[in-house]
Amino acid sequence: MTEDSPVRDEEAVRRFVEQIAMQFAEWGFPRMAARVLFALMTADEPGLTAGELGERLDASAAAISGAVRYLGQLRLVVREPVPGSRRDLYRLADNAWYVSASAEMGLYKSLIATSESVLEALGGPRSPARARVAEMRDFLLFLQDEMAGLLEKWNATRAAG
Amino acid sequence: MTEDSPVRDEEAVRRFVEQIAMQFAEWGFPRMAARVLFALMTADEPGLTAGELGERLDASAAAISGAVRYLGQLRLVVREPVPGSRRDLYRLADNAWYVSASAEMGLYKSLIATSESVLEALGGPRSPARARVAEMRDFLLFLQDEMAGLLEKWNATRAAG
DNA sequence: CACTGATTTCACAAACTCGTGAAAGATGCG
DNA sequence: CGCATCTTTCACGAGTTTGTGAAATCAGTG
Repeated sequence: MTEDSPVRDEEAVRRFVEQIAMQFAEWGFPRMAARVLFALMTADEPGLTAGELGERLDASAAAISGAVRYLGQLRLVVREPVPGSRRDLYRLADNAWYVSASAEMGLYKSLIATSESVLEALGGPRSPARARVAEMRDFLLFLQDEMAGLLEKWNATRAAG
Repeated sequence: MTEDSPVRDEEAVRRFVEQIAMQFAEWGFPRMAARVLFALMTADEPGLTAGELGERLDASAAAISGAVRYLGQLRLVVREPVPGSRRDLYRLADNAWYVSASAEMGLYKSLIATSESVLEALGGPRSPARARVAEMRDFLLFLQDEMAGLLEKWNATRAAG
């Protein structure tokens, strides 16, 4: 029987960070950025300094620098200067999941635009090729709409619960 | 004013294939697989042989072989032997978008499982780290559920329209 | 206004991905 | 059965990506 211990198992947490970061990486997310993301997520502190991140992940300062810059552009991590200290604190955006899901929707937009632009070149409206591309566009439009609604719903649930 | 010509603009179609394949590639999809996918989508023929794909994309037989194998594993493309010919025909799965979206949901499952497995190791239920990871898991569970509903809805709309 | 310590930038090296050509492996046809 | 043709496998090379160390930059502090 597994006990619900009140103490952290640091070793297990470290394994988790590496494991889930790899899963993100397989999906195209930069590896080091993923490791930083989950180091922040599993930290009990509200934020970590670049130095702390480097130490916990055993990575160079340069790698950390690149990763937090990347995460900052995605608005997943915010940088917070600490008054009276040279070190900045990096913390997860509180609505990180909402943000990252929203970002994905920008991708839909550009795929839709590209698809739209080729329809004319695909011959008569009844050509199989044109029908296929039009269906893809329709699917993306559908997803774009519905996902927006979903994210609203999630936000509402969060706020309530 | 752009005319709605009944003839294909092959050059424009070729540019489209390359452009949208690159957009997919940026997002982590193998480049050649994306090119094959869109070559099939924009073909007026119901399917193409490996040879035709190689010719249209100016790629080696080996590259085509790898790409269709990849697309086959994702169930995006089906291979169809042509009776009385050595050539097989590759055609897009008719429900390709449904399929690829469903595949993405497998990813959610494994992320959920990984997150679930670390909760115990994150100390007391009230620790900030544990709360963050639990929220991520909840978000993924939410998405998984809702997306399933969305895909049903899409299928229904398709069948009807 | 130097000094100290943190962070960023830069050039390079290791690892990985991707597509090619060549060789080996299938498969229909005579 | 063996030829002709198409497809897959394999080893290599080009091109990227990714993280490191070192140097440069930046910001508090005495």
